[in-house]
Amino acid sequence: MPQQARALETRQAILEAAAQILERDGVGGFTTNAVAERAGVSIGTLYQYFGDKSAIVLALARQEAERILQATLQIVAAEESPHGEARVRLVVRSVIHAFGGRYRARKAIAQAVVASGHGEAVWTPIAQFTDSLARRMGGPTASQGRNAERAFVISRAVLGAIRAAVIEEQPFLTSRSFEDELVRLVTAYVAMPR
Amino acid sequence: MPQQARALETRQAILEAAAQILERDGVGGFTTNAVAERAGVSIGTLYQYFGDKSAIVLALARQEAERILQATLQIVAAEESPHGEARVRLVVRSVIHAFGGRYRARKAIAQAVVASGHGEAVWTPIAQFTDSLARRMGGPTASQGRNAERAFVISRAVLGAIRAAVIEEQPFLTSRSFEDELVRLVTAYVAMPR
Amino acid sequence: MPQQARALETRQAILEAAAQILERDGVGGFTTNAVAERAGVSIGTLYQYFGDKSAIVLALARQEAERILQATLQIVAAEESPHGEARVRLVVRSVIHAFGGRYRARKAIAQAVVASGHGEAVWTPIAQFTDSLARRMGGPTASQGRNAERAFVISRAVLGAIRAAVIEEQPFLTSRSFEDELVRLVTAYVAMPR
Amino acid sequence: MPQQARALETRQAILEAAAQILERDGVGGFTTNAVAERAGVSIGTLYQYFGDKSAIVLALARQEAERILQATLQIVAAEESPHGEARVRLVVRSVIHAFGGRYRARKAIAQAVVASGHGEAVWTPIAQFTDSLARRMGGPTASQGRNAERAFVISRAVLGAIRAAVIEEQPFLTSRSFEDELVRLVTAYVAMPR
DNA sequence: AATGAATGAGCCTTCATTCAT
DNA sequence: AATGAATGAAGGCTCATTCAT
Repeated sequence: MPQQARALETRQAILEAAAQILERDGVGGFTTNAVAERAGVSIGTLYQYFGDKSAIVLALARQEAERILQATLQIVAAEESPHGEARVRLVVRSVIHAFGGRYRARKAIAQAVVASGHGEAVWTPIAQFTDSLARRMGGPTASQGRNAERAFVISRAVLGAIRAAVIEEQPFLTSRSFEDELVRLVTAYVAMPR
Repeated sequence: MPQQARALETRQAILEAAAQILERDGVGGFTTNAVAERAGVSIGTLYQYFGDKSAIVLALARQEAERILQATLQIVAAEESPHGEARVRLVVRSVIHAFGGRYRARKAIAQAVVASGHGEAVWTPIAQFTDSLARRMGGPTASQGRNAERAFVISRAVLGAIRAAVIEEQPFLTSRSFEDELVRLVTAYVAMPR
Repeated sequence: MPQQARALETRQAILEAAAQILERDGVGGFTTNAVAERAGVSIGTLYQYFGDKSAIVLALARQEAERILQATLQIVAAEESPHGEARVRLVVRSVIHAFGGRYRARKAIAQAVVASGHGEAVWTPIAQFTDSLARRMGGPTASQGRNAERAFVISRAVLGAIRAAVIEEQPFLTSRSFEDELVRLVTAYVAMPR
Repeated sequence: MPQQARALETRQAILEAAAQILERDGVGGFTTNAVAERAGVSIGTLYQYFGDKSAIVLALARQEAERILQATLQIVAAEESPHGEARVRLVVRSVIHAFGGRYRARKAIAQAVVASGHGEAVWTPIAQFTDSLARRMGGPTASQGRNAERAFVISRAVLGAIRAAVIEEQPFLTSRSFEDELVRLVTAYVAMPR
């Protein structure tokens, strides 16, 4: 048991080190040796926990995705969660803040996970969630045959805008007005007839 | 003059080779030697035309951006270009098709250009254009103080959705329904009061 | 006593695991960790029984040599053992079959024992035995001063042919005709005058 | 042309370095870096000439095999080459001397080539040659159906004895008496009826 | 006695870049 | 202008071995 705890700690230390390096040095500086050194473990230990380099990236990506998912799920699931526009606002805010800090790391993780060919494994749960979310918000057209496209468009549109703000380091990322506009985007789209 | 033409040809051959390799083998197979070989020039010659590897990527990215820009500009500028929803549709379609073919290459270029740290140089002109475009479509709220955010949100939302469809290799990328939904996204957002 | 028995069992389990891995995966897959795992003991325990990797190989080689030796000795020593050609045949057959099965392991052991520099320790007893054996079969020339060379030549010739058949994985290794020819080789050589 | 000559020189320097290291340090010291250093080229250059480590071993083995083959062929093919026992003696002597010097390297090459899985490619030409040789010496039984086994046995027997003498570093390796006995082995076997 | 997490030297290999021809 | 052999820093990864528990 305490052994298992120690092992999880080491694993987490490696992931944390990986995130820090990605944040500080980008994909270029992300080498297994650098990660091991920063994590304070030997390269051998690192490979005891992760089969190869891409496994680290994958784990990191899954963890990040999970965090954002959980944060959002909590809001959505909460009994006292509001409805309509207020609810949309909560979700949007949650996603924006889930991206708070470590922009470069997130960018790098996204890049690296795609480069390592494991992209799908990470997108899938996100896609599933956003799809179900979008479907639940479904306005008058929810019953049509185009649900897949609609869910895709609205979820990726919001994520895309936030992503771009992160990458372009827009100063308004955490501003009220940016949040407002994203909420408007969602509500306008969902409300639009036909 | 003929010398200059020959030089431009070589340069273009290198860029074309780079794009092909990116398309075929992804970032992993994108090495200077591979590019030189496919371009039918020696590695030495390649370095005569491009100072280093990232210069190739940058040139490629600029070229791609330019193509998309020009394609869209043509539509927007055309005298007989329609207005309202029809015009939005034309632009959306143009952007989607600008991404048509060589998805992997584009994905890879996007990745590589970010990795090589020259991302800004490429995004900036695109951003400027989309921003101005979005501003020009401005609906009832165009006169408010939030123009920057609004233009940003709608342009990145559309690009983000298309980008995601490309990266996730969604089968509906070139479908009519996807186009429809993007048009709806734009018109709904622009039309929404307040 | 029961402790000692347990220890011997563990030791044997490790050697057996080593042989199995050598047989299955060759020298390439022969790592201390793999041996420990297959033996069902921890790597630490393995090092309790064998000082280092080469000690395992050496022990394995000695064991194999001993087996072949014993098998042959039994035949030679047997009261009712035949004489002349029939006896040669028995010995040849015994040696061939001692090599029966686990060819890869044997090949690998031979390789590994040489690589680990302990080759001599294993060859010596075999050489001594074969020499004495060959000397005892000595034909008309046994009384000359060349006994060492003669014993060497005939024993190594037979072993060399069998070894080659094992290494080259000749299909006739266990065939009657191969046995016949080896017997002929020995009897012809021993019988030759001068 | 001079370029090609230079390239061949470099290639040869690498092979020579590889042989020297194998001779001096055995398989254990045989690393690509060590070979490159001793050859006086960079590791990159080494990889320009040999795809990977095993390619060096394979080339080395082929070269060695070729040398022994050629040396023996010359004797066999020579117009004035003697016949019968005298010819056998010439061949035996040639093989013994072909093994002269660099025993460890030869041993190591043999080991390494087997370990790298390219054994067959090297044995095949040797086997073909020895087989044809043996067949040509064929005595009264040459017309029987057992030619394959017979050729195999006599060629491997001789090679095996020499190999053992090399490996065991027997002092009589280059002695007249050892040669005599090998000749006797061949002639006795070939002459034996049935 | 047994465990197995941790270590780290060192291996093989890649690839951007240079420079003599 | 073009060539391409040569360079070598650096990366991913393995595995024999140790030692605290």
